[in-house]
Amino acid sequence: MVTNSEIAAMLYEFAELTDLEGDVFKRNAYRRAAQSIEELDGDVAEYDREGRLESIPGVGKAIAQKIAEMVETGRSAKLEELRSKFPPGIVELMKVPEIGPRSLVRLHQELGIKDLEDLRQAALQHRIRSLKGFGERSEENILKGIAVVQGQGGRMLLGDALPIAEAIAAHLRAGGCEEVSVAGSLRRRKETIGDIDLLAGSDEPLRAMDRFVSYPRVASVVSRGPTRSTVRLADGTQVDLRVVPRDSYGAALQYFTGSKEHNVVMRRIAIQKGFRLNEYGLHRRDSGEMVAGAQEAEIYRTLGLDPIPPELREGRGEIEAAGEHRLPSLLRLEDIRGDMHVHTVMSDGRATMREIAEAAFRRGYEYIGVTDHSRSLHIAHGLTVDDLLASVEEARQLTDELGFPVLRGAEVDILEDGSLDYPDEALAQLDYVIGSVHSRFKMDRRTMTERVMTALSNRELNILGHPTGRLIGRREGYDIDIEQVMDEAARRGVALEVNGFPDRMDLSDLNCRKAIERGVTLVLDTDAHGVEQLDNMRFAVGTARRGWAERKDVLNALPLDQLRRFFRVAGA
DNA sequence: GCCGTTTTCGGCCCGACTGTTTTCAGTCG
Repeated sequence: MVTNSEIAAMLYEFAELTDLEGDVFKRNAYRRAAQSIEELDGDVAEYDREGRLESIPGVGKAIAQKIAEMVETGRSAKLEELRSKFPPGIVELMKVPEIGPRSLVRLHQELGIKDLEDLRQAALQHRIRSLKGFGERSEENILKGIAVVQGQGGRMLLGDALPIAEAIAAHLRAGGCEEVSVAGSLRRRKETIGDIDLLAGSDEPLRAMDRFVSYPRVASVVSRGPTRSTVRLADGTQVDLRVVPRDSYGAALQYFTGSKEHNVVMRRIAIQKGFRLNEYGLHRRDSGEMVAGAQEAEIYRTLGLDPIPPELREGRGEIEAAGEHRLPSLLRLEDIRGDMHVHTVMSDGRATMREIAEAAFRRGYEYIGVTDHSRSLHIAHGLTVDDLLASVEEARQLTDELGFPVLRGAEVDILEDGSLDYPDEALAQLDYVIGSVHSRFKMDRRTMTERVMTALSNRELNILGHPTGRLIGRREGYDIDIEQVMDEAARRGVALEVNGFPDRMDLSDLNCRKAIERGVTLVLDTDAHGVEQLDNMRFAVGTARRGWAERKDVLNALPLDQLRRFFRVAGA
């Protein structure tokens, strides 16, 4: 069967190929349709069967026909025809920075370049400078671009990028910039980041730029102007700084936070209402008078919208919701009362139960849950039943001694047949149970779904840990019907985890939203293996916010007595 | 290719920076 993401991938390919053909509007249309399919609740095949394809935003007659063909045959004749116009290596060439569709087509047509190696040779042999509009610098930049693609290529994890961004922001503040903010996809808390965007409001832009390029880890300056500069750090990370006058700071923050899709809609609305929106402010179209600019929220309010939190700005219906005053009241980090998934030295963690409890107390949590691995996970020193039961007593004593509730749970392996890795009698001694899949990832979709559904039917199970098993950039999630799992979890009172470990982020933002719509309770965890990793809770919160989560959707935003009641009801 | 509180046809966001140009195209975000 063709999945939604496979269809979306084909539509994205349509977009890239039509871009090469020279039609940016068609490209945008394909991209928009692809994005809609990615975010769709339910199978595209279902929409096709029911003749509802054209009800999907961005899908009209032509794309609906192509989708129908993809659903039925798994392919698209038109796509294959487009592909045949370009060499297969064109895909990797499109990833080279500095080379866009126009240049690429010319390099292909005029120099016969068909892959990365051809391009490198052409640059080294100085054949590119013979083309009109290209020169010596173009060849240098192309060689640099090739190095970037081959060097790291991939995107950074939010968890790696945010600390770097915050360090540079601190460097700017220390140099006299008063207003500095992280912007771009980092501010939206996207799980992976292409580059780091920073914004400064300053009436001395040149001084801010000097300070920026003097940051010790800057390896090279890619471009530099009075309002925008780009640098590359020693590890290859690209960082952009935009500097605007302070009375434009809010408009610039709005603009520079994105997403591109969100901004396109914002500007369209501005036009409809007789304004022009750019990074310097919101202006009346007729008189040019600036009506908003210093504060980000003003921009939204002046356009008749409630201010939209950065995490929602993905062009996923947030602007319509803001116009109708039905934006969610998003969960905040302060709403989280405890972390439910933390490992101790008993399995593969680095901190003792006491150290974790004390750290949790210092953070202002009202309780903490410690969860070590179960006996089958030898590689992580899973606990025997005896060790587990002994630690239940340790948690009790610690609770009494500290006057701070330490809950004893476990992260129990969901075995191949869907059973849990401890007998029910042992599980019943715990405060709660997380079930996770840690083995046999390559099962087919039906078997894997059955396996997890069986685990959900165990009355001792309270939380499904990292429900899709993906590791960002390293491993796809296992093949599972996650929507069926969500429905069953909602029905059985099992919470689904939003694991904030930077390479997991599992559930993802889109899955959070789907889960909430299906009535699932989320639980936000760090999966910390050391006390410093308790800080990862902000990533789980960011992901849940991107999934439109409110406090009421989240288990560990509840006070302890209600949390315990959730566990009792689920097990009843 | 999509879409409609201006529109079923004619739009589709907007500005900074670079390189190769004597006025702008291409790329990026």
